[in-house]
Amino acid sequence: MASDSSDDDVPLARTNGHASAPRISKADDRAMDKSMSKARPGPTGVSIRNGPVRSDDAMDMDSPAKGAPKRKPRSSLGQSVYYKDDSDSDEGAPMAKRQKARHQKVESDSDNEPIAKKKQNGKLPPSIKDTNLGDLSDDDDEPLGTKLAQKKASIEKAAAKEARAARASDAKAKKATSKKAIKEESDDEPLAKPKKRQSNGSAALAKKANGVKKASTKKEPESDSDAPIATKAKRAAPAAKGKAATAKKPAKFVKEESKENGEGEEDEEEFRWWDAPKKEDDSIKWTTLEHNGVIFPPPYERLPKSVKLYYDGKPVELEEEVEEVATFFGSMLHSTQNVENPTFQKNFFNDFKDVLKKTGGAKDRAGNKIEIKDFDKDFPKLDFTKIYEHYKTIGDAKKARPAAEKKAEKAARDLVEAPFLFCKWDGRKEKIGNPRVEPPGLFRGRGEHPKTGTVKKRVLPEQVTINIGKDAPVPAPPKGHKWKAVQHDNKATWLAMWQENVNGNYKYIMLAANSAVKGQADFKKFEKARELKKHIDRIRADYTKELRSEIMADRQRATAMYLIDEFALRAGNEKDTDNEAETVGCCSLKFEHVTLEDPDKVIFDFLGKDSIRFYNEFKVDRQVFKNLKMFKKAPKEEGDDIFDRLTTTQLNKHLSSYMTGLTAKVFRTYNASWTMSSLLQELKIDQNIPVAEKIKLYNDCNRKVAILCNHKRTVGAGHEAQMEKLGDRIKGMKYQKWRTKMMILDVDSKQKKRKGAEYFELDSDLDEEWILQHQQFLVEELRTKITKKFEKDNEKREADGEKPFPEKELAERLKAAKELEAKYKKENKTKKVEAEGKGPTVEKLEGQAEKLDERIRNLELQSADREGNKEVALGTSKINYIDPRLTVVFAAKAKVPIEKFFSKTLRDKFKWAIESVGDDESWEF
DNA sequence: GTTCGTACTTAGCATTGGCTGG
DNA sequence: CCAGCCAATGCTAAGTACGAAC
Repeated sequence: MASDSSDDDVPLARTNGHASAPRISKADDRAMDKSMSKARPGPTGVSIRNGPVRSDDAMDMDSPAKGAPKRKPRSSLGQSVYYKDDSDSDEGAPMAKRQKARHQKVESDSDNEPIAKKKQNGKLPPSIKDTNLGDLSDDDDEPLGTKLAQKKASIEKAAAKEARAARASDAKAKKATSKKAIKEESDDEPLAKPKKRQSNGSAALAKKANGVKKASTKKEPESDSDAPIATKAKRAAPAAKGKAATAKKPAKFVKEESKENGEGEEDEEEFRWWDAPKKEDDSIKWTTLEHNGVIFPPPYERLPKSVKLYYDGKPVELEEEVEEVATFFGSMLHSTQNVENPTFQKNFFNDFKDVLKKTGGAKDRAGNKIEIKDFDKDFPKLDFTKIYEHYKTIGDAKKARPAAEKKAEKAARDLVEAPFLFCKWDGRKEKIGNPRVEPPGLFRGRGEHPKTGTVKKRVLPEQVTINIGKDAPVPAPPKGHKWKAVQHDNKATWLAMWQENVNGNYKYIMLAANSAVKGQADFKKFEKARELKKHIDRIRADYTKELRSEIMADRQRATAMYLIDEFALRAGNEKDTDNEAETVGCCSLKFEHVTLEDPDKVIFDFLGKDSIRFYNEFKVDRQVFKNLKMFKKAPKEEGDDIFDRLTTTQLNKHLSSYMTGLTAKVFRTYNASWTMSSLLQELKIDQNIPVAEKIKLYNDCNRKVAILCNHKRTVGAGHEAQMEKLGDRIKGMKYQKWRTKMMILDVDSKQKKRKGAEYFELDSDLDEEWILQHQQFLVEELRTKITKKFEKDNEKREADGEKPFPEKELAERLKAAKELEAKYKKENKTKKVEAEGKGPTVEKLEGQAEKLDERIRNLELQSADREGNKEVALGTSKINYIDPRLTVVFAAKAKVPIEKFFSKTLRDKFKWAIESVGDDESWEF
């Protein structure tokens, strides 16, 4: 095989390992072909030098070498980060983020060990087989991916057709089909326009204002004296309730609580932006903006004197600040997942010691210094249990309080918080998403995050930047404090912002999902995805062609596009490998994440966003297979990028040449919505089936989309048990149904002929043994119920000063259980069931049986749904990927109320979709 | 081009609170 | 009517993306 030099002189997109050659000669290609054709039964010889990556064993190996960075470029000079733990907790230390994945060459790769493999959270994907997807497609034994892929193939074909059609009709400019404005125009409308973020608005201004350097953990020195406005004339209002600064507002939309229809209604007229003409310039987000700032968490309350942290068996005196840190740990002892994680402990302990030192150390009761040296979990030198118990106690007590008290407290709190929950945006009252500043605590990163356990510090007003209208009164910071800055950037949608100390990330206070800005953005997102429909065939044709490009970069790009399009992979931005969990997306896939099996099978196994495992086996296009093999060609090895000549920026730049605003992310939206659309269309809704079944069908579609997007959830600890319980309930009901039917015979034996013997047969999943057991269970259940009731009655009598029932009474009552037992015995023997109830008639019993039947069907549906959802989360795709208008249309077509699909909040969030589509069933994605 | 800084969307798990069925 | 359960909501971490600065 053409030996391509690993270190090419051509600049590479990324060079953190071995590079691929910039060009691919015909010979190279042929060589690849050849190697492929000698396909052997097993995995290809090519490239999988170290054995298939495949998870588990490989994964265990690295165990807890915690603390130590996974992989350091051991090469290069010190400049590299050096992850000295002690340094990082330190104020002055450089903030992590800085060294984004190293871009220097790691030469000498002699360097034995590959990147330590992730330990992962690893949820295994639901193989389509066990996910009860119903008939996803024809053949049943294909792996998940393949099936979906097949489905997709047909969907894609349809897509291409659509695209052509769309372009054609587009050409004709207006097809104006009576529809409401919004949907037709959308495509070439301003709203859907380039989404360029216009610099930072009043960039200069903004810049200056929150000159928070990501990197610098700096003390925040130069808090702006320069913040021009802060001094605002009218301090006036911050306290006032929502309507606050009524003063000079447009008042047009305001319309105070006046004539609202009926009670309970809000006091504002809603803004139906989807009916309004579109904004010319959507980079300006608002013209006036008023709000009251943010809610800070309550101050720390010291522990009672009797509650201490213990070290080496002795209680320890701590200054307030360390004590608080100790409580962070102490109050989460129940979360063994965190508390027992060595990285968590290490990070916590380091930070703890720092604060301890800073506050003058620990003392014993007599005031003598105690040096806290070891964390020592097995032999707990540092013992938090007293703290834990303390919080547990007060927590329980709080919970146990009378409902009225709790309610009163909540009401009081709500009153205090009310002013912060809404803002006035262009004169309209809008809900704020989460107006709270995040409370201090211990950082819990997902997956194997190197910083988990680090102390997340209390955020002071001095770190918070406020974004607000020029003419609006600036909210007063808490007494004795000031804001870090106040700015008036109307190209930003946030109201307040601060930088968090652990990773240097920005945190924003923004509007809620049901607000106009968010809604418009959401709308725009889906319109963008719909726009892609018009280009998808061309894009697919192009990348298919480019899969054979001689230019390595192009070929890689085409291959990546294939993966993103086909398997809904995320873009895969570069990450900072030392300070973040090691997760990847398409462009950052590494050698070990992709395993190839001749002739055309690709196995993906990697941790994606949130350290959720992506495991799938797909059959791919031959050329894609070949390319991947090439991208993995020696000398590449574990740890090396597959797409070493591709970055997300390059990819997106290319995509945007097809369509303004097209990025990798749009494909996920597009594919999810398009898939949902196709699946729903395939459902031939029989209007006669019960609503529950229609919902189930919808959920099945939803689930397929969720699987496509790899949206998972951990199966709850109790899942197995719950399923079993549900199963038993179903069986119990079936048994009862059978008994009811038998009673019919008891009333009228001629019914057997009339209805046929089959009607009276026992359900196939009930057998004698189970029945016996179930009968026993029922008897037992009755017994405990009676006993419980008895006890309760007695308690009551006692409370009322009466004397309790004698034991005899209990025995008397328990006779009922005995009788039940006897009854079952008799039934078992005679194979007959005596009709129960007063005046049993055939009709009545039939009715009962029918009722039971319906309940059984319902429960079975529920059970299947639940099992299918065991490890698939439907919510994420519903909230973020599936065009809500699809659901609205489906609901209308199937005549199912929209509430069955969208919760209250979702209905608020998707109000635009619900209202703009209305009951127009002809809307299409 | 790469890196940095920023802002906004997407994500799963924890907590809450309303409902159901015993 | 109440407990127990689950869906809905809350919380905040972790992605994507893109202009500006280097």
